[in-house]
Amino acid sequence: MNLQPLIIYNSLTRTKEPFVPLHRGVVGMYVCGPTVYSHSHIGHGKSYVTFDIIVRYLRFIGYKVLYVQNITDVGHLLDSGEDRMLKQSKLEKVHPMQLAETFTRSYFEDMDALNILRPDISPRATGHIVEQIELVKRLLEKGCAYEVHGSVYFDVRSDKDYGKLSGRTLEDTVEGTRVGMRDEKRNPQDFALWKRADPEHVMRWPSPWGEGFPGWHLECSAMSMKYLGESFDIHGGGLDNQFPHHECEIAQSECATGRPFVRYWIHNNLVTVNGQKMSKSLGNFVTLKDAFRTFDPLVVRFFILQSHYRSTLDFSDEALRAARSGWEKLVETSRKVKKELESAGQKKSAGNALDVDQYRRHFLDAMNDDFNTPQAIAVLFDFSRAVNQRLNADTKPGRGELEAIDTVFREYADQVLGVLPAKTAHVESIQGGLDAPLMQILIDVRTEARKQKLFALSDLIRDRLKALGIVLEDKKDGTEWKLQKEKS
RNA sequence: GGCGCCGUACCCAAGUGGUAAGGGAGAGGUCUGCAAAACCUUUAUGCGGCGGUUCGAAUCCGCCCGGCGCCUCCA
Repeated sequence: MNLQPLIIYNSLTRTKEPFVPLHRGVVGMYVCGPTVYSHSHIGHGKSYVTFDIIVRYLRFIGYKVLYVQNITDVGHLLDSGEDRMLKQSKLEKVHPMQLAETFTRSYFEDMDALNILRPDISPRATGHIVEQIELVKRLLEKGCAYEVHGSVYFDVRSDKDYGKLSGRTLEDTVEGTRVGMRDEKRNPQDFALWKRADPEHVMRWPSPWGEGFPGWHLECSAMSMKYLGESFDIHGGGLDNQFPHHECEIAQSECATGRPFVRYWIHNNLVTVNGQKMSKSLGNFVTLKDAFRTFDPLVVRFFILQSHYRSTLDFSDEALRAARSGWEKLVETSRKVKKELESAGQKKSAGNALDVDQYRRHFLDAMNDDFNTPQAIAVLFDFSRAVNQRLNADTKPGRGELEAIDTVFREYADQVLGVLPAKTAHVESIQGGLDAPLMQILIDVRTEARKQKLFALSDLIRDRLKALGIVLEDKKDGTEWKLQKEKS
């Protein structure tokens, strides 16, 4: 197949670029993980689904990917000067580490539900204080940082490239800088690498500058470089982290090493609710656990992938319902293919076999164009329709063709997009046990009733089963049953 | 104020120079005892508005209108 090469939109250059990793065949990738002080929301879902797709796709096309995603369990300072982890732990009257543990588990629970592959390494910020202190020492040695009263600040004037990611100059940022702590800094844009701890500060560590805790941006630099090297291929995160977080990461990393930090910066756009940004501070966020009460997590995943990762995604029940209907259509087609395959024997195809390669090419071209999942899904819908046409035809596809079709679903819908896992409850009917034979008895009785035109009786059976969540469908060659997907 | 993004059918949403993908919803049809599922047909001479460049623009440029984000913790 002649395919387009993979191109990725690089936030650093603001253009789409061919993807060429630092080392042939190997990709190092770091993504900013969650701060674990509350349950994850839809926005986290969008972000981590996005990078899951990127990892899955890179692996699918043959790269060996090392995927690192941090867990931030040291709070960052709020406007009030409080630490968000500490604030929440006081509120809930638990130790900050207990809070971190609770919500780290909650996070992974939600990510697992979304069928997001676990990162290869999930480093905790509190587990890398030593590395962070080392990095601060390095920056002090290089003259990019200075210490004041037990706190260490990064000197942005020492970095002539500061602002290259977000496209702003030092002058641009002056006005927006908040006033607190300004007195200690040489320049208002300087940012903290290490903060001295006030007496009541619970999370604190000894350092060459006294007891304190790491600054806002330090952990990502320290941990990404520890596991991926001083230069690596991809760094991802939400658009809201582009400035100042990623800008500062670049500054402190490149000043410390004198080498380019990251080759490709990838930023996902944000989720809106009724057109407004969803964020913790606005309090309008929908947690994933809430969403999962109404919608299958895979539907949420599918919904996210139906818009491009660099577009905003507006969350609404109506949009989710629409996504669910579409998703069920794909599930249904894939299920039918599996079923045909079971009874296909070694039959040869009759009629014109489906040109599967044509769909493969279109799907891969879409993915190669900056991971265009909406386009890729559109290809799956086209494919699905073509498959159904084949299955409905008088001349049936044989084993080989069915396997080729099934492979497309398995590789693209399951392996790459992760929206149709082979073992989804909705895909498989209940296996084993008494269910299948009992269902067969009911279906046989109903078939007999229909033969005798006892439609009231046959409809009663169908209605009562429907109430139990079992759907009957009368086909040409007999009645099929399946479990109903969730309602509403 | 500085930096940036977006505006495509009833809803969601691709498409960045070659004549409007896909999903949902609606309408009609095939099949069916009726349903369901599936399939077929159908729903934007037009992509916020006005100019401009071009043989040709949703796509490039300018202006205007409307919405949003970042500049402060946030995926």
